[in-house]
Amino acid sequence: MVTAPPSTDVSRLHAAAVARALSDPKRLCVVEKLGAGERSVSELSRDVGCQVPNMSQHLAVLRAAGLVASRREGSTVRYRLVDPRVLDACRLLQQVAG
Amino acid sequence: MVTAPPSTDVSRLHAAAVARALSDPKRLCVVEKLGAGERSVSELSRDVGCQVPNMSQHLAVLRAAGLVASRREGSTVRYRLVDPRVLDACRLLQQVAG
DNA sequence: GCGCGGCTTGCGTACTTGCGCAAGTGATGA
DNA sequence: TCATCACTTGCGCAAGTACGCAAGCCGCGC
Repeated sequence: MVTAPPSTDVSRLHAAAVARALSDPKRLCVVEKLGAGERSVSELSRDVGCQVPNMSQHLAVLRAAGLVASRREGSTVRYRLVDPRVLDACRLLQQVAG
Repeated sequence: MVTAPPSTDVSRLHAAAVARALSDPKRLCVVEKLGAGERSVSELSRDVGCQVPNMSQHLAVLRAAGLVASRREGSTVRYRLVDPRVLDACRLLQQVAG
């Protein structure tokens, strides 16, 4: 298997960083939207209901955690999920929270 | 099915709270330890390597998120996971972080 | 009752975060 | 070239967080 359960200090550190990135409702919403396909910053800020600079910061957080990646397309920048398992993580979080 | 993908605002709020609770390496470590069975506060603080009051606070955070529950046993207090899926969430976070 | 070990709580401090707003960068079209 | 749109970055502030330390609470044994 790819992932034995060693749980070293560093792996916990990274996992905590990922959890941190997912610990905001707006970012959770962004991840869900991106689960349906690429979106631009302005689309996401409209869907989530925040200003563009704010969304840009949230996306920067998600990117720093390695959860999303960006791609320039003409004058717009389109974001996507790096790993579809992030969506699973979101759903699992909601189940546990339920 | 148990898990439709509605993702209302409140469910995202709760999920974010859970993610928030898991967004600390020490708390992640605690969850893993508790995955192996009940532990007392002093055991956990020793394993994780922090002072008892600090561990107590981390446990309070996890309890506020509904992830752990406590039980008095004589003079000690033993904590346990409320839902084993929390462990799955931890593992998934580590995989995504990998 | 009394002290003691096990936990919790309160308090102060240093640090991080989310947000709005203004300014900067970069590509597009006139 | 210049104006414009899309996005990013810098800045300041209010709010939240982790930690250590000291004090309080609570069962248990003496």
